[in-house]
Amino acid sequence: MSGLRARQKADRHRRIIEAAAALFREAGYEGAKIEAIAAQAEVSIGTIYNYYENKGDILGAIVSLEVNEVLNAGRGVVARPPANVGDALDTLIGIYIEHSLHYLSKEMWRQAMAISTQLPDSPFGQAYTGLDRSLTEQIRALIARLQEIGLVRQDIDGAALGELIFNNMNMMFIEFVKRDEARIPELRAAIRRQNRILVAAIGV
Amino acid sequence: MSGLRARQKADRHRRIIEAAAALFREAGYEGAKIEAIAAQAEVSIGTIYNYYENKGDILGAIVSLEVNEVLNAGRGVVARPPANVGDALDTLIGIYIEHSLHYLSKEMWRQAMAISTQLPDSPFGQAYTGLDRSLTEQIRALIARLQEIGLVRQDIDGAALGELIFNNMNMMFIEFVKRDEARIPELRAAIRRQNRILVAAIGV
DNA sequence: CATAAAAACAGAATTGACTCAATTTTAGAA
DNA sequence: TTCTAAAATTGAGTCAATTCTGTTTTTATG
Repeated sequence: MSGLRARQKADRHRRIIEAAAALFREAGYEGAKIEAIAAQAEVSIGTIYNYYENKGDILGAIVSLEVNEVLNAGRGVVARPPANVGDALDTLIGIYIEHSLHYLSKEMWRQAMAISTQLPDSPFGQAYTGLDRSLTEQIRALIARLQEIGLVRQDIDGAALGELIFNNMNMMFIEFVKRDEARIPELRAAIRRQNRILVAAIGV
Repeated sequence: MSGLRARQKADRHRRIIEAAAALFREAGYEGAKIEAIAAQAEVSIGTIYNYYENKGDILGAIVSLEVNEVLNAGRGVVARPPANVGDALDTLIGIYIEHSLHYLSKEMWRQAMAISTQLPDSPFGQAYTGLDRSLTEQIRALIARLQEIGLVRQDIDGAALGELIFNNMNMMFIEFVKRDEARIPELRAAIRRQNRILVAAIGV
């Protein structure tokens, strides 16, 4: 039987994540002390470290939830893209960006990104790299779809193009979360402007 | 007279940076304890914090030196670029990448990048953003130069293109420093492949 | 040259993430 | 049901960055 132990384990995981998410939002990442998370989750400090390697991994678990939602939302666009290269890209990127601040504050994003470059081999570091790869892959899939439909030239290097678009968007997003006063509409407009060069180059 | 105090100050700055650079290289960023840096620089812990807000700012000062060298090296390429768009970009980017690991290890880069996103308002965070901006600006300048020479179409949005190229390169560099086993030739080849799409689109 | 204000210094104390040895709980065999 | 090994939990202790407060040095003024 998988019974009791597994159930308790899942329950503790959930309690830790919920406590951490609440405290991260209230007090910020640095402000949320492990001791407080432990108290709110009704486990000991040691138990937290039994479940997560370090504080960053707790945030990592939360970020992964959010990015997976974003990936899911993106699937719809890839399946039925707008009938225009520029709009198709803008729609997909729009979904990424608009969803991104649903559960995570800019401060949480900053921390998550920082941790993923600081400790690329930690569980979260690896997960984050995987998430980036999935997003790149989805953009690539969209381009492939547009090539099928005949909106993008067949001789375009889809892999390289997908990376280019993702990398640019991601870097823009990083700069966006670094400035608290930056706003989503301006971010999207800037990315559209950059992508316009590509759109002009790859359309049939 | 500004004399003694200013001289001592400059001297202490230099000693701290030299001690830190040596220890970062020997022991890595985390491994270099502030206490050890203080001892080697022959100042007290308190003095270090009088000169730098936190450990990250010390690394930041070292990174800034390196990036400024890179910017200097880049000026030559902008002034006299290779007579071919692809080569011109590749040469400039090559300078950036090849210089980048001169004084700084990948681990130091990871830390520096992490700190700059984690604390974008700290002195180093702001400096780093400024350095990124300068690099973007230099790429933009190269494109403007290529437009003058007539190698790049006049109707290309040089600002957007410069950002696109820099953001992609920067993101590729981030991924590069995250993997210790990644090698420079492969990095450069991947970026060339991505830029090929752009080169095809902007050439006269 | 004496001296008061300002600047810089020193290092002990604080803080908070993380470790680890001891204890408790669970699974399942007898 | 009872017992034992494995798994999980606990929280006091460690370690290193950062802060804080009293002391020393420098500067500028009379």
